[in-house]
Amino acid sequence: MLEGQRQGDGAMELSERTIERLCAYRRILGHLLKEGKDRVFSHELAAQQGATAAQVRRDVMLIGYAGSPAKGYDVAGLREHIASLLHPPLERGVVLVGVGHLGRALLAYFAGRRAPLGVTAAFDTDSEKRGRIIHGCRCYGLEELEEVLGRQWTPVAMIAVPGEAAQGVADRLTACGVKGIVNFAPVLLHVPEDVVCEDIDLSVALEKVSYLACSKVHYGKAN
Amino acid sequence: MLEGQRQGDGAMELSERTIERLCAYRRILGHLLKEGKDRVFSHELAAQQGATAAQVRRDVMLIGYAGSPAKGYDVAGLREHIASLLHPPLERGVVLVGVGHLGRALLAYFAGRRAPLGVTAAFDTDSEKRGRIIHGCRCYGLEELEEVLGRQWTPVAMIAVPGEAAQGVADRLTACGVKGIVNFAPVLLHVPEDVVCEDIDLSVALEKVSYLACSKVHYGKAN
DNA sequence: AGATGTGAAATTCTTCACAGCG
DNA sequence: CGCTGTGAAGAATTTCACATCT
Repeated sequence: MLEGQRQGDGAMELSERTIERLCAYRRILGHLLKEGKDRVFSHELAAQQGATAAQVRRDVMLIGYAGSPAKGYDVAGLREHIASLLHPPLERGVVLVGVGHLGRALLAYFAGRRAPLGVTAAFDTDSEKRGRIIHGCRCYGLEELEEVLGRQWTPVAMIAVPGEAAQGVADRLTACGVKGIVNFAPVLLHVPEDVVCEDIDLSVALEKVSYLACSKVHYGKAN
Repeated sequence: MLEGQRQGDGAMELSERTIERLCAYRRILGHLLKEGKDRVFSHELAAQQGATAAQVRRDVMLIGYAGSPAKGYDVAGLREHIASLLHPPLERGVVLVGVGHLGRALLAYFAGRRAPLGVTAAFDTDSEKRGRIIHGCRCYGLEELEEVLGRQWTPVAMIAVPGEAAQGVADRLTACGVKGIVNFAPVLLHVPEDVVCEDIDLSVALEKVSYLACSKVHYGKAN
């Protein structure tokens, strides 16, 4: 079979799990490229990602890419294929609401990232932060949210405000046309049907690990 | 049927998904308690957590707690039941490795938490941080890791160091007897069978939401 | 009537296993 | 041969549906 793209990509539905793995594959493929590796086998990718070889092959199959049985996958080609799938051309960046400790850490984390993951504006109620540039990102007062997003719309936002304020912020963001939210506040956000919301709950993550670590029985997960 | 604890709890295996939901229920029940609510129905908990009523009932059933058809669940009782399950008495706290932007945000986030989630010590290669107290947590040089953990063992650690350093840190932590790791570095950690590792990958989370937000077809998730 | 507790169905996700290619 | 591509089996998780209780 011909290596590279296959037909059939375009209108299939990838599960969230699959998308997460694809993001990880893409990053790993980037590392491999830097190391000068130009071919990779499914079991190698699997080892670096914490999945099985069969899982990797299925994921790759789902997005319509093909490797060669003899040489595995083309690193650059697969990376590019995944990238073009994950980053449709319409993306313009991300805004952040809440420039407390966590918000600043997020700004630092994503500072200097390329287009789709770059933070283009940050907002906070603390008027002292207005006008400052933190980790390369311009800060605005929260009251400027609608104006700035009207001028420079972005499809995705991160919320790093206290729990009590999060729903209000989410409402204003979705009213501005934001379609995806990464929520770090420890509350469930109610958003319109057509908006995606991913909750990252640090307390829950820590408590879960704490429980699993202390419970004698845990079925080995990674490695 | 009698309300409250039922027999059969103790030696069943809860799925990770279930544990995450239980953590969330516990926090929500805490909020409800503060609001003076002393009874709650499964569909109310479900609405606040983003699950279905059936899911809530099954989770509660799995941990061996019982409500009453007429009045729902006892808020305080259920909260206490979940808490005693999630926090076995042997837990002693958490250590943090990596006191960069993200590490400091984590210290701030968990500052003032009760026993099992409190950060008892932080470590960093930057010798300038040694001896300082950041958000109430004492910082040590990374070379002191073994000594401090030997003196004051903790079962759980968070890793917030650059990707290149993460595996080395994980090795040292597991050698010290750490059994659970929350990893914020964007690499898969190889840990022994009996160690749990939860990866929180901010890039992946953001990319995923970005993709889902921009793809026209997304099956409604939350709400 | 409306809620819980729970077996059973349905759905989703992962692994197996093997044909086929280089 | 070992590896990919993939149908089919298997596991895990969620939802349905209804008996039961108050």
